[in-house]
Amino acid sequence: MLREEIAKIVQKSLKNLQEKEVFLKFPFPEIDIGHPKEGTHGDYATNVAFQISRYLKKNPLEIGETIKLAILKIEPNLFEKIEVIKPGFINFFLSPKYLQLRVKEILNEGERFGKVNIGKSEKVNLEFISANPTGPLTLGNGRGGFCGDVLANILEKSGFKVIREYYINDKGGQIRALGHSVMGDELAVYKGDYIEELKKKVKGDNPDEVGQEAARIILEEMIKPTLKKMGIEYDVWTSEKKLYEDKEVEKILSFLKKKKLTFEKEGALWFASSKFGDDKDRVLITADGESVYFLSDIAYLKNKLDRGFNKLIFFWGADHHGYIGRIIAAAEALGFSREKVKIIIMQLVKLFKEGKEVRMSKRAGVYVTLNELIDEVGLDVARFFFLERAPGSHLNFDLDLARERSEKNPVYYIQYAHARICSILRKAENLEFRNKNLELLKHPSELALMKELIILPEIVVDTAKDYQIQRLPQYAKDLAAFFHQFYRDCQVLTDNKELKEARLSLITATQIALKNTLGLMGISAPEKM
RNA sequence: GCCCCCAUAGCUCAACGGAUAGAGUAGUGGCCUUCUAAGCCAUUGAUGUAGGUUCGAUUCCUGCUGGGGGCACCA
Repeated sequence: MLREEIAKIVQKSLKNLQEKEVFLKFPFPEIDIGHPKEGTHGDYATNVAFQISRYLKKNPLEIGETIKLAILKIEPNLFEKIEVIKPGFINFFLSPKYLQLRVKEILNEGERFGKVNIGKSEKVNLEFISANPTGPLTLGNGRGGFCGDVLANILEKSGFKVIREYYINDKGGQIRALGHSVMGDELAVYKGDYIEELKKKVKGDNPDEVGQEAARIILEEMIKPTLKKMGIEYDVWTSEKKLYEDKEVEKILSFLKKKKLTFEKEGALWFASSKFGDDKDRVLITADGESVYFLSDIAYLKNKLDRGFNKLIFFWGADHHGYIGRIIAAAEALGFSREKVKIIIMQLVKLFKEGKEVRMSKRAGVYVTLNELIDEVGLDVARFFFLERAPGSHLNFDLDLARERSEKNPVYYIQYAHARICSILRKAENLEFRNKNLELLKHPSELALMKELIILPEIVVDTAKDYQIQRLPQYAKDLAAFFHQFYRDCQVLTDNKELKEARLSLITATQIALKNTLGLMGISAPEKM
């Protein structure tokens, strides 16, 4: 990747300068290569001169100039020029020749373009949604679902071996409550049309059994079809009930007891989670003899660890953040380092309808289901809408706006760029243009487009590292914008045969980048609009 | 009371501790006899408040204000 290459070049230049005793010895800082906001500040830039100025006791500007000369000795061709500016930034301007070379590479890579291998086939478990089978999936599940699915795509693109997993809480208090709701007795808590439907299908007088049968139907007939509609496929479904049936819960309990991590107090059995950084100890079995969720969660954790994952990632709603401490404590108690458990908290989704907030609650039977949403705005728009926001920011979903905007949504802006390219390529069907005359690509709009194309691998790496999925839709919009500007400035199908061939290569590379980016987001890349 | 998240343009959101804080949408004014106007160009408009850390803070730290979520032998 270019950014890392530049960092290495800078590092090497520093080493050379130290060896020649131009620079004193100092501890090497992490070389940070970024993209300046301002185009006149180059394509890449580094602040390394600031970082080392404290050791060298010299003006960063002066240091920058010295480094610049050292870099040019190592790498005279990659850059058109290198500038050292005002406070001490070193700005790199890529040479057209290099960019043209990269276009060729993109064409050769095709759908592999964007792939990197920082994962080195490490096994990662990504658990998301895992909504209780007590009702239809809601908008909040949509946020976690789409973000989880896309992060999985990104990790796969980064060379990780990813398992998408759904944990089914098909046992316990909420299932019994579902049973009561379907039976329609005074302990009913869930409401809604689907409960009325279930009343017709499931009969019985044991709330646990009724609840389990109802949960099975909800999972198979409501949740799974919605997931299919969402474009999400899971590799593994794990049932809580089965963890009990397979004695995994029993085993983990005796394991914890043997390790002396449990104790009895006031008739209940506790896990000493505070020994592993949790705020307080947690109950595993109540005084009534009932197992708590957390107990099977520990068994589930063990189940995952036994399957050889190096990293466990969870997508949870903000209402579960209080659960983080105990899960990490449990992982640690099982001998798994806490750094390998990553819990991503998605802030809650608020729904606005006709300017007013609609409080959503499965128990009150008030909500807009994901099904309805996707039917209304389409999968592409729904996905994009959820992916655009940072996980940490609250999401106000204005239903009227989403509906209204469906014709002017940013997702169309991106798809339109792709469709425009396809349209041009259809007209050039009989031409053999691949990788010809790329040296003719030097118009400012062509260069700008090429520079944007080549950063897709950087986007993938950054996102695989920090899980900030909104970077991807952002990139897609930027890339589309550079294409639309190119389209304005540069006629592809011109009378100049050589130039036409070069530009056809460029738009094919753009098509690849757009298609791969949309693919990562699970959004379609239409050939016509 | 304690803990977590958030506060940026009229609205919805971006911005590895960097340089002149970006988009979309809404407003205004332009551009289709030429590869798709679902597009392009111009223009109006913002970092809640008081400090601190440093060459540099929207970003990190502390207080305050205002929202959201969590603090069960619930899930």
